Amino acid sequence: MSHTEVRTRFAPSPTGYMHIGGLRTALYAYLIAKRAGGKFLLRIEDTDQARYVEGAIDAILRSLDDCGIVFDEGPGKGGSFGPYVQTERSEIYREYAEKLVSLGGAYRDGGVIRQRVPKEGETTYHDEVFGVLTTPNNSPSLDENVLLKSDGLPTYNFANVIDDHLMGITHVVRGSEYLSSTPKYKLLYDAFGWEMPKNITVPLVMRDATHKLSKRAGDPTYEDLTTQGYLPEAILNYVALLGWSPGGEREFYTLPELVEAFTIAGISKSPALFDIVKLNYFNSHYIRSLQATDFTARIADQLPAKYDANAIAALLQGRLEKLADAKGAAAFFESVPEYSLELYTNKKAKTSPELASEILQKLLPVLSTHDDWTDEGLFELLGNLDDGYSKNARLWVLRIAITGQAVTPGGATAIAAILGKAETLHRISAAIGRF
RNA sequence: GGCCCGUUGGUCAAGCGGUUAAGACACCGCCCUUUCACGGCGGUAACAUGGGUUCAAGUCCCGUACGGGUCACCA
Repeated sequence: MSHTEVRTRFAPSPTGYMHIGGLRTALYAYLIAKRAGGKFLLRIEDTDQARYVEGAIDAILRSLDDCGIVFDEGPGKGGSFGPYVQTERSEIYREYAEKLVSLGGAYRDGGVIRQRVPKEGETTYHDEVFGVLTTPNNSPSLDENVLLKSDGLPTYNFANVIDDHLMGITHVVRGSEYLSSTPKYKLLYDAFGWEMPKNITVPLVMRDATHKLSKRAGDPTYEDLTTQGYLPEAILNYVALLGWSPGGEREFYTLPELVEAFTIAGISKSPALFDIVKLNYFNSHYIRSLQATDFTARIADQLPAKYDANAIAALLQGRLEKLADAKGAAAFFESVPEYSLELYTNKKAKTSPELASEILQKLLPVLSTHDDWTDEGLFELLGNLDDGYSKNARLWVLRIAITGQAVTPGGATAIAAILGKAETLHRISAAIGRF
């Protein structure tokens, strides 16, 4: 019986920001480790110097930290299996490449070392998601690839095997684009006489039926989403369910709850489309769950300074899909937008522009002598006037007059209360002047 | 093209030989209501396809179609 600790890793290349697919891979690896009480490590795969992007490592670290995906070992954190940045491990790869040559699993070819692949037979390995997979050794995808490049650095194909073994990785989580190269890794493990970690191959995240999510096609990265006002908790929750199902009907999970619920058996084999509309749903949920003061603080810089931010925020919290929408949703507080008089026409309230003009002219003096300038006080007043119009009509017309919009966060009286008496009367007068 | 993988409503998906084929998003309708939203109720909508195996197939097997991945001194 072995009592090996479960160890997983996230091994991104520092070539840009955190992609959604990458985030999901990191999340699953984290969940598998934590579910088993094991360790999650971060390893930077920067062996392609040409593709290295300045600042990319920081961006990855920031994103993981932002999500609460904490690694136990990795760059800047240390651990007993470092260094955790591949360019700092070049001597290790060179040593193992030499060893592999002597074992017969590789050979020199000019300035490089290539993997030796048997010409016949087939290679079989087991994947926790896809089952038993067999590939003929003469398949073109099992070429005798370069393991150690002429610049002295290893290729991914070699480095990932050496590092996963040396770092004691027990479960490798990676996207299905690696499905056809895994037999090559199996051959390397065999040549060294090492045991291959368990493979957990996760399906791709797609932008549509035929394309995977890609920055080039305009698909958002994790950072793009947070900039737009998606909350990390919402992104994480949504992404967790893209390609994995807990089996039941529950869909809201915090990170600790995901740790409890995650199972490899729930991972899907088929690709999943990234649906921003469903993400909006999750985000709305998490926005509503925020403490009122926290929510206000997050959107305060988007709100007009002259009104009560807490009051406006209270109207917005239940209706926002993403934080960045706050500015647009609250813009009418700043100034009434251009609008068509046709907005005054409402079937249910039985109003028209002509009627609206009458109502507003009668409302103005009534409101100017009213003192209880609160949502409740105003609602009470407008609901009980004896001016021959319906309550519904008065409220509809007032809303249009002071906001210029048919759709607003909150009702007419709530908005009037925030605007204050002077501004409300001013807006009504201005509205009357437009007829 | 070779090799590999996948295919349940528009989307995410449950299902593991016998179900009226869950649920969520979206959409539509109704209710609630000072508009919208929220909330409540309800509705439209799916097993790619052809053969097997079986008393019985979305579930197992084979073929076909479609889609994807991969075949770098990129990961």
